[in-house]
Amino acid sequence: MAEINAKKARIIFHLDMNSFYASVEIAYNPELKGKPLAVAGNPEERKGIIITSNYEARAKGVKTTMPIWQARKLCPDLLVMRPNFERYRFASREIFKILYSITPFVEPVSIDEGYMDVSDVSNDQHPVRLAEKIQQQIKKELDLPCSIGIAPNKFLAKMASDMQKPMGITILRKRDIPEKLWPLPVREMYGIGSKTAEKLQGLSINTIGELALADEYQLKQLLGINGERLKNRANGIDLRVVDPDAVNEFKSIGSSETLPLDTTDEAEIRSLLSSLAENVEIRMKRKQVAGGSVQLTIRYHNRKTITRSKKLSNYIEKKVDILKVAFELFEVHWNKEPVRLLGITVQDIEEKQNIVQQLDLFTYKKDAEKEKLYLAIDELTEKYGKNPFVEMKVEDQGQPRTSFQKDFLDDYKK
DNA sequence: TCTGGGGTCCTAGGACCC
DNA sequence: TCTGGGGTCCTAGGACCC
Repeated sequence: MAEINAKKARIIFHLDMNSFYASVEIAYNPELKGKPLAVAGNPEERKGIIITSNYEARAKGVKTTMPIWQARKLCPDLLVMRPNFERYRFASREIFKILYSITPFVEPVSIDEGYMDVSDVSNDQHPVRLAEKIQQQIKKELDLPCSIGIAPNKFLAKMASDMQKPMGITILRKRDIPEKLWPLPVREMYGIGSKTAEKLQGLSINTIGELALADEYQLKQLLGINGERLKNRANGIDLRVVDPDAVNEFKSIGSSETLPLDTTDEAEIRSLLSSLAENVEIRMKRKQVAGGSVQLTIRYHNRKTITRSKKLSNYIEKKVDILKVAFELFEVHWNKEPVRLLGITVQDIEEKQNIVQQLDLFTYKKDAEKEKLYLAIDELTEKYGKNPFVEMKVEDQGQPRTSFQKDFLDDYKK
């Protein structure tokens, strides 16, 4: 029996913390309130760039990624602090606790923003009242400002949360699109950066409205599949759902660092790679995951950046294994020029509990015996209804675990 | 005196298989 | 002697976002 599925319009919130790191610092130390403040890297090194700044600083022209010296030139009384990531992570957890107390349909996107699907929450409550309640609670309990966008889908909610800052609540309905969205320059659209904006300019597309009405074929020629998507978004079409599990579905874990000075010293390089590998190991362990490939990033003195990766036959999780692959990649691909930055990223992440690993049988046999071995395994699989070797866990490090496996392999060792 | 560090997704070419 | 078309996997690079 076919059911008529009358689709109710969704109500999506996008919550965006206002100048998050700076706001957290001010919440910790209210004496900073009203003064221009920036959070930045080490000013002694070239990593000394602005990570974020409050509205007082922005009013003077201070912007993210600007070097500190440049920011000070624009704003001589700028207070500059080093980041306290532990504080930001803590504040973030508290914020999301508040969101989860409203609905389980929360999708954290980054440390300071997330989506909520409140379609069912809002039955008995006007969405604006609900947004106000959330905003007030975060302000009252954590002394942190945020903006909330309310819309029928994620894209519009994201655009809406950007429209009024700080402490804004903005509704963007379908019918508001021509008036509120279309006049904006195309560069301000989520998903369009400087490169795409430049390309679009070639087609005389300068506003979101022009993108919404642009020729689909031309857009596809210019931007591939993304052209179609952007045009849809410009027309307010976005079917992506709020996915509460997305936050746990990590695909890669990486660590990178810019050196204090460019170097060609292999000992220094090796030592940095070692600490990067360790950092990755720690974070993988925290998340209880292993990875199937390793990527090395080298940024040279002239900022030219290359990546080289290797897919592995086994999942790895230990520092030594990560470092080994990364260093091999480095030795093969380094062109001997001075290095500015190194990075290690472990990709093809899987939760350890989901990993059942096939034994690396090739280590146990000579080529000539390959056929015989496979036949024997097939027989066993037939007999027991399952392959005795697919139960290996990643913790076993490719070593036989049961005496049954040991005996079997002993027979086939050379 | 320029430009960090954490990610995601997409594209494109080559190898390999059928 | 010549040679299609489709699919998957691997690798490298680029665009974008916070």
